[in-house]
Amino acid sequence: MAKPTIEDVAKRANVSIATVSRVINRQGGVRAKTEARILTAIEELNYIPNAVARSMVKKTTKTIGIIIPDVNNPFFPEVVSGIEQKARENGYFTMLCNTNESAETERELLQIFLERSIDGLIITTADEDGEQLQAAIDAKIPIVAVDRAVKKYELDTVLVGNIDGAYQATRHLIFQGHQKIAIICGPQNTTPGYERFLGYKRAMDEYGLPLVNEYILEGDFKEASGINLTKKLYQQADRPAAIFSSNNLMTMGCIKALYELNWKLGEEVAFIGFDDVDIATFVNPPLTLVSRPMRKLGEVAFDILLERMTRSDQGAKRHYVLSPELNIRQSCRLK
Amino acid sequence: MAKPTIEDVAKRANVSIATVSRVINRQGGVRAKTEARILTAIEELNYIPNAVARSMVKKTTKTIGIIIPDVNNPFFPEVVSGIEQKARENGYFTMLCNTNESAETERELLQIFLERSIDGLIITTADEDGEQLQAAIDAKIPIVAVDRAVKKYELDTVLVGNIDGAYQATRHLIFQGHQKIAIICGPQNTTPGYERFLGYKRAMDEYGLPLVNEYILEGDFKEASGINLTKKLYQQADRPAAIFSSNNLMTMGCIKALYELNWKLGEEVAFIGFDDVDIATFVNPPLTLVSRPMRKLGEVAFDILLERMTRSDQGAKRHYVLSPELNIRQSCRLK
DNA sequence: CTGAAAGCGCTAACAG
DNA sequence: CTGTTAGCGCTTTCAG
Repeated sequence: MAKPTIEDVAKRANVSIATVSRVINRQGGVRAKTEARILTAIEELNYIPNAVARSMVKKTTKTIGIIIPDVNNPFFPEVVSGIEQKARENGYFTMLCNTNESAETERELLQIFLERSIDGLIITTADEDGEQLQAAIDAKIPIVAVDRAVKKYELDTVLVGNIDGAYQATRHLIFQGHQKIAIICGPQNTTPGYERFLGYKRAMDEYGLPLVNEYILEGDFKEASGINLTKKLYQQADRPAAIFSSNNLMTMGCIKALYELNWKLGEEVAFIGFDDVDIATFVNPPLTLVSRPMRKLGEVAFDILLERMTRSDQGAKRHYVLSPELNIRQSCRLK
Repeated sequence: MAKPTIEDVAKRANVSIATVSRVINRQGGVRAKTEARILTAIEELNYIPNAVARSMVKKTTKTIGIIIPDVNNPFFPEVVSGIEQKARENGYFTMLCNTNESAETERELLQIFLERSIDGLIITTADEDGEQLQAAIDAKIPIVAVDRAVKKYELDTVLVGNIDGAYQATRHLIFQGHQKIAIICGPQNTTPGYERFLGYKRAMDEYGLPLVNEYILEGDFKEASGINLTKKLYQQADRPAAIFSSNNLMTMGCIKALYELNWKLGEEVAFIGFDDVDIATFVNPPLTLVSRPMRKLGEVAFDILLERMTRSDQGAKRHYVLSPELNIRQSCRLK
């Protein structure tokens, strides 16, 4: 038999579809006996309410879209876990999509989300200019930006203290006695990339250390650039004594390069990285890292989104900044 | 203004909604001039077709559900990438959900998927008995099982050669001269867990090596059990000379334990693991591993699903088995 | 080539 | 407490 509908149930239970609807939605006001009959019919028919039809009339899908720029970066799945848990708890379903850092893909995905009438969106955009968000803005759906801000539109935003984290990291290196500190930056047109550089700069300035051009390299937050830039650092006549890597993937690349170059970590060069990596405690010496509250980031993002979706007061957009934490191990002190 | 509908477009372009529908769906048979007028109206109104309404009448959502048991296991995101790419290419959208190895969560997720009328399902079930799949089976939606088979129902299935892979791994250890080979098994009530043990057993049998109870430990495919069981192995009076770990996460745990115990990898104990891990080339010596074609797994799964969704011939269910590959590095030969 | 109209399955008044 | 009915926005005959 074809998929049973609310009408099939109604017929079988000898009631109207309105009554069936009432029990499905637990609205009460149905005689116990009638309800029992309906429940039985539902059971027997294997009836499953059709959410598509429901959305059609309720104009809400209880679905939120999540857009991240890189699934292969373990940072994001962790953030997503935070979002998902909160969402599930609140009766929302999530649709997760990956743009691979392409603003164009982002635009397409947004289109699909909009067609499917998501109730809200949590996004780490591939392009902070925000041009590609146009359609979503026009559609007036609630949006929360996570980890990266958006310039063109005023959005609710939840970030981590990039400047602060990078500042602490750099200062830690300085406290260990290093002066020739190199930084492998992220893209300077992204908030995390730029702010982490700013934190580095602030610490260097504060302790009267010069900013050396050769020690300031810009990568793209991917593993390959970590490898390449580390090699570049190694080739310099006057090698840095310490390296600060701006994110997890570049840290991976950096460490791989160190191995390959036989540039001895903890002996010839000190290291500190932004973001946790799996290998932190495997390499020798273990890596000192700036770690971010990833799940928390997702949870906060959903909370804000939920408020926007349910409350209509629509006050001013909010900007949250969570604090990172310095996780000290042994890679910063040279023996 | 509220979200514009097809009717708004029709009015603005001075045509009927039927005609608008025709151009939205590129069905042709519309005068060029009329079409142009409609396109303009769509543009001006920022009209986005409502997929919910469409699904309502077409009875298809162009959405497939994906259920995996553990997002934190890098194996699955990789498989999912394979699925997603193929899906997107074919105009399908994917909804990804994680059960955390809970059959109960799986049942709930299935219910949600069914309510939302997914067109098909790709699943790595949390419980191979398959009881919890009932509703999906009843709903008669196409299902493809990946990585784990389902006992209760006859399903299209795509697996990797677990037995073969484990056999090769164990044999490799034997070829390196090891005899006291321990195995950290996965749950024996799962296909991958059981079959990998079978491969181990086959190799041991074939080369006349005894199966020692103390060397055969059962874990749960998670990191913690890798740690615990490795410690258990270490505590034995007669320690094994080599360890075969049945999956990536347990490999991580195993290596961590080795470090902690100061049980020297590559000197006092050899190691081989099933599945790739990030740290493979970071530890010293680098790890020899059995690696699986993860993306391919996802691609094949989608191909099969697509056929089931589009063709109605519905022949017998198919079982695919992809081949794993032995990735030899240096962790199996003791110095 | 274009329009009118009948639903798709469900919710939400409104009546009884 | 329960039933009737009017849509939700769109696709799809069927007529013109």
